[in-house]
Amino acid sequence: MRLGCETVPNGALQCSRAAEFFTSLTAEARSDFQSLEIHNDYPGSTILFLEGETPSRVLILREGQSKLSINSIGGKRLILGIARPTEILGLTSALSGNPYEVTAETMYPCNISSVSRQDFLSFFLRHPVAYQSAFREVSLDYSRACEQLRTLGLAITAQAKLARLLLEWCAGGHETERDNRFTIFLTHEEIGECIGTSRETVTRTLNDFQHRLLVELHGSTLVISNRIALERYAGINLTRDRAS
Amino acid sequence: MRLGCETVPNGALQCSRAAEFFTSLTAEARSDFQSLEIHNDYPGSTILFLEGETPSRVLILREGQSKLSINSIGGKRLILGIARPTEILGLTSALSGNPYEVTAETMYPCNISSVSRQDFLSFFLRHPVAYQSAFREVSLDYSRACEQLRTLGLAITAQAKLARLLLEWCAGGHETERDNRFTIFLTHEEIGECIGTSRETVTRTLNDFQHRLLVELHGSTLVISNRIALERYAGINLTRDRAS
DNA sequence: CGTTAAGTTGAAGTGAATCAAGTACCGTGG
DNA sequence: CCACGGTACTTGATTCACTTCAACTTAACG
Repeated sequence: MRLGCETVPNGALQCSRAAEFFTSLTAEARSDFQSLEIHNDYPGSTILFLEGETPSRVLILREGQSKLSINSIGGKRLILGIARPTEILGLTSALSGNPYEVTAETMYPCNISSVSRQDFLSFFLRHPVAYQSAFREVSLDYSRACEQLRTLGLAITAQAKLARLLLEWCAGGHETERDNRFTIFLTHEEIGECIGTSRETVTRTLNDFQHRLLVELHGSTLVISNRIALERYAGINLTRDRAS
Repeated sequence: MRLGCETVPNGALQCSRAAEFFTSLTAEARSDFQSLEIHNDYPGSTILFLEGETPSRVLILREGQSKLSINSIGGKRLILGIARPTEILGLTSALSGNPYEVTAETMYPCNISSVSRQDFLSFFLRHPVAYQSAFREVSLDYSRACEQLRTLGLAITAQAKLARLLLEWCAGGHETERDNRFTIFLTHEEIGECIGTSRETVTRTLNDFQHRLLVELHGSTLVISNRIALERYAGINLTRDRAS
């Protein structure tokens, strides 16, 4: 189900960001920023930075994808999202100077440009308007975090959590076609790490959904065949109206 | 354990915010802002706004406390935090125009000033520097959300979750004294809603901690008597080194 | 002093983690 | 082309922590 490590899937992608940092900057500010960037290629599965580290630079994902996660010492991991090209990694921390909240790791070979925190801060001094863009970025991160808190905190059953994730993923790829289909490019293990369940439970719940004719799986393409019912499962209507 | 509904506890408070929106504004901007405010008194247990609503104004908590939560249709609730005086409620939503992420409800009689979204936006046009403050506010919210995601997503057992919460609360009140004691002013039910467990489990786990001599409870004052051990429980070192 | 909300405690039920064993898939090299 | 090794996925059995339910005690407050 995972695609080859060398290819970057081009189907529906998990985390489309409505607003992007750079689009709202003036052309002048943008070229100013570009002069600060240093480009680099990273192989897959490279740790870009670890949660808790003091930020020394900010990264801009140019090509590839990066897994953003929170980790425990025991090896448990919670995936917050998958960063896509044009996304800025570590923006909040770089600006505030506080330790990184999350860990970033490349999933495929990535092209990434970096700007030292020093340069980044002085850029903001030259272009204070950029704070508006930064604000918008963090707002988005915050929204996503709240959404995930809903999944982890309110959706008690694994079914509800997975249903929510699938619907969220499906909604994410609506740019190309607002269809009920999208490509899963995470392993069951990683899916489990998104919603805080075990690998096996993901398998079982996904099968369960198929048997109930809520979804169909063709290779790594998932089709939501009964969105209403799936939403009923996802629906934060947990208490006791369990769909039979 | 809950204090009287008319009195606002003055002990260690849960959610101290390092930075505040207004302190970083110029005196001129601040008085400009004040001219936009409309003050109001609200009784306890008043819904200030609901998650999903379209923001029409921004609120500044002047006196009292407000519970910030995420709710499900089924009545399940996840408490994100308790807002204290000087905190701005709904800032992100008011600026972006997106629906409120959370629900805000007064816990005690509150004095709250409000600024219409219209006025708020024009204030930002007049004082674009305020975006820097807004950025800092959202960053803090984001950090808190990540912290809670750690608790909900990585700390599997109820013990770990509660231990984390207690340590967090204890750390919050370090301004007055960095002591190992603080006042609990939430009910067991509300504590459960902070960490996603049931009321009964909070009781049991708290008793368990006392029997293990990790904490002591005197009225509504909690003393952490064995911080190391408590941190071991909290410690995101879950896998299998369960402290015996 | 009586009413209501909060806390306590036990017993039963359950969803999901864990453990274990096996299968499918895929790229590699013989 | 097939054997090989590694990874991902599947499936069943067992276990356990927590929820739920229920009955009860305690505390708070007019």
